[in-house]
Amino acid sequence: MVSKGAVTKQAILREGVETAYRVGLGGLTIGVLATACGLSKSGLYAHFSSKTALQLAVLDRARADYAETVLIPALATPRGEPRVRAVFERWIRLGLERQAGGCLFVKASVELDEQPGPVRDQLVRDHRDLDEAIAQIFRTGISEGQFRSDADPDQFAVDLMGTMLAFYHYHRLLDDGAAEARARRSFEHLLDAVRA
Amino acid sequence: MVSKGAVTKQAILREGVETAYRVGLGGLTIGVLATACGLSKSGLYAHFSSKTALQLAVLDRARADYAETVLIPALATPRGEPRVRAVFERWIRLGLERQAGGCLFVKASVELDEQPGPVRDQLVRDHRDLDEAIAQIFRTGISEGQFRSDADPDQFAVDLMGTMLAFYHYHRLLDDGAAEARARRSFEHLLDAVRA
DNA sequence: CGCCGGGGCGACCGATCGTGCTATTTTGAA
DNA sequence: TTCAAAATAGCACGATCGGTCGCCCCGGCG
Repeated sequence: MVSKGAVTKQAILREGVETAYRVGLGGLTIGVLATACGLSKSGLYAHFSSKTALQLAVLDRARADYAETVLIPALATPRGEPRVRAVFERWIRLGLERQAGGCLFVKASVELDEQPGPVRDQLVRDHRDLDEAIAQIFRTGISEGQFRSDADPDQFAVDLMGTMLAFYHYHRLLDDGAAEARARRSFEHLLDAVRA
Repeated sequence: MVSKGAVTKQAILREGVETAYRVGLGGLTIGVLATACGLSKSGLYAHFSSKTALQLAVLDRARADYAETVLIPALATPRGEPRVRAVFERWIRLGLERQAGGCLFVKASVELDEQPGPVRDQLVRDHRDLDEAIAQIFRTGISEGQFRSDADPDQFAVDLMGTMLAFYHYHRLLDDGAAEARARRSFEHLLDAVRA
């Protein structure tokens, strides 16, 4: 049996992710989030022991969303290039649909990169995990013989991240309709350079 | 003769850029900035008609810093690849020294990409200008015959931006010592692909 | 029936926000 | 030296921030 409180908490987190996606984790305000959920300020606050805990919970939810939407389905595709492509495709789609998840991490990372604290620490961990996951997916492509054996998985992860960062940047800030096409070209270019 | 007010205003802007570089443009607080400048809140406020005006002024100062540190010196180097390299080198150095300027634009862009208003509008203009400037610098390399005539200057600008975004990301958030080396490899890779 | 506990509300706290208004000090030219 | 103008301080305002408190409402259990 799911308690009523847990249901409310999930609704708060869902709304929290979407709000933070617009105003950032720091801009996430308890009062605004509460009215957005149809709750009173104290009613919402009772679910979390502090604002920091709320931020961490929102971040955790966003991470779970990203894994569920991008990484896990990608791991169900064949190893090597198809899997790398699956990650890219789903990642791009996440950005196009202006959904949260990937976006929130970029936002929070830039927001907190100079502000120490538990939220930043968690962000660093999550980012390292994602980096390692991409490098690992790339490595399977090497062991399958699809990618050059002297290719650097970490370099590929950084380059892919750069492509995605640029995509989000041009798509969201500049509303550049060509952003997706350019990101695809960059991605193909990356693949061309590492194929065996 | 420079009036005293102008001197103070410049000091405020200098401090404002450095503060915004840490906490973002939205996190820039008049009270905190005032005490950081050794002024009273109203004393500082008198120099600007509103907080938005202050943010715009800070942004303008950052843009001037970036142009002075990166673009203008680069334009003094020979056209083509050396000029592109000069931009890259100075840009990287800006990030390594953790100075403001280029960094502030990334931060503000991500912060405000979903929050309409005059500050965001200015950011979009500045970003488009920078994009166009890079593409133009690249074009001189084409007309000099150093780069392939079928290379896409806009694509190069996006790719370079992606490389720099990834560099800032890994360097500042993850404090990754290899960030610079990876950025350099990405850059060389970009150049290899467009050279005639 | 009474009781009990989780879930939520409303009022409230001290601090700080951006922003005006009015003094007061400082400055630079006459 | 005098004096207007420029620069800055003091103060107060309404709003909002994160956070705390006591109270109420309602469902399940004895």
